Amino acid sequence: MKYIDKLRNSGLRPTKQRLQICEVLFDTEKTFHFTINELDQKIKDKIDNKISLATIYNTVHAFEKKGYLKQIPINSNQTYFDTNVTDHHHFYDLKTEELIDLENSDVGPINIKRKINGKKIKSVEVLVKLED
Amino acid sequence: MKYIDKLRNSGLRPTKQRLQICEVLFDTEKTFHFTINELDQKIKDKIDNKISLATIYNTVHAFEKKGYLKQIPINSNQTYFDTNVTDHHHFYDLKTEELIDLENSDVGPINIKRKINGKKIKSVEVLVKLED
DNA sequence: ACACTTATTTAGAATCATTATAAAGTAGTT
DNA sequence: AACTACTTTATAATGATTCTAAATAAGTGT
Repeated sequence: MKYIDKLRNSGLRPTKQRLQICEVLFDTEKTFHFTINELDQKIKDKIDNKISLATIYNTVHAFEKKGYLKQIPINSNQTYFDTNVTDHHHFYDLKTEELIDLENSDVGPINIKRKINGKKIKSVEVLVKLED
Repeated sequence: MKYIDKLRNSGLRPTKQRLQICEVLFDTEKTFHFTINELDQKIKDKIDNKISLATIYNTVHAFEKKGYLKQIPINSNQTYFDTNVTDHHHFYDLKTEELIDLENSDVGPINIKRKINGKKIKSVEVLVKLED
């Protein structure tokens, strides 16, 4: 199966539920953003059986930890995830609450001049808020 | 009184509680980051009477709407606010969960090349995640 | 295939930040 | 002082996320 390695790599046994979650997350042409509730809905739409929220949370968090998913830093009551794990940034439309990907090439190079002793930079993320 | 204008400007009547909140927020040399719970604690430390959480939320949100406070876009279970409302960015130490201000001069100019029709950029915020 | 150990799924409960409610109090106005 | 509109407050409601413990499934050795 296609996603067994991804699961094992994340420390998870490949179960029916997890493979179904993988299909919804990774079996798509384009990457996308989602909240847990949206993912739950997508899963319900795609397959007939429902998967419990606890399992969805568990699986998504394992993938996030392993870098197969990214959290998008944004203040919202729900956590947003991104299946696009390449370096990239976001527009956030304050009115519609919509998140839009910025390609890395849409943003000029970012130069962080300050260093913190003993720490290294893991990621640099830009959030561009849009208004009308 | 020092903060009456700020309050009126935010559409709030100057009450004892709100003036006390202002003192904790704005009567400091340095700007700082806080969650609502941390602010509640600071207020308890500084004054003897306690202010109800509802009032704190209400006041902080009015200030945020008016631009006297900023929300920091970060994924956390609690919302982080910043009394530094100038354009600036943040380091976030993943291990200690500490937020550190980056001066605007610490980050080179950021060039957003893409435009969205009918929308304008309200803010550009960079979050630099740090690891060991 | 069977028995055994360990991980997983699940529904439901628990937690915790935030928001809503509605009664009692306060500010601003006349 | 009287009146109206806004505030404060304790408490309840909400809603996302995490926890729990019992039932189920996966992996392993025989």
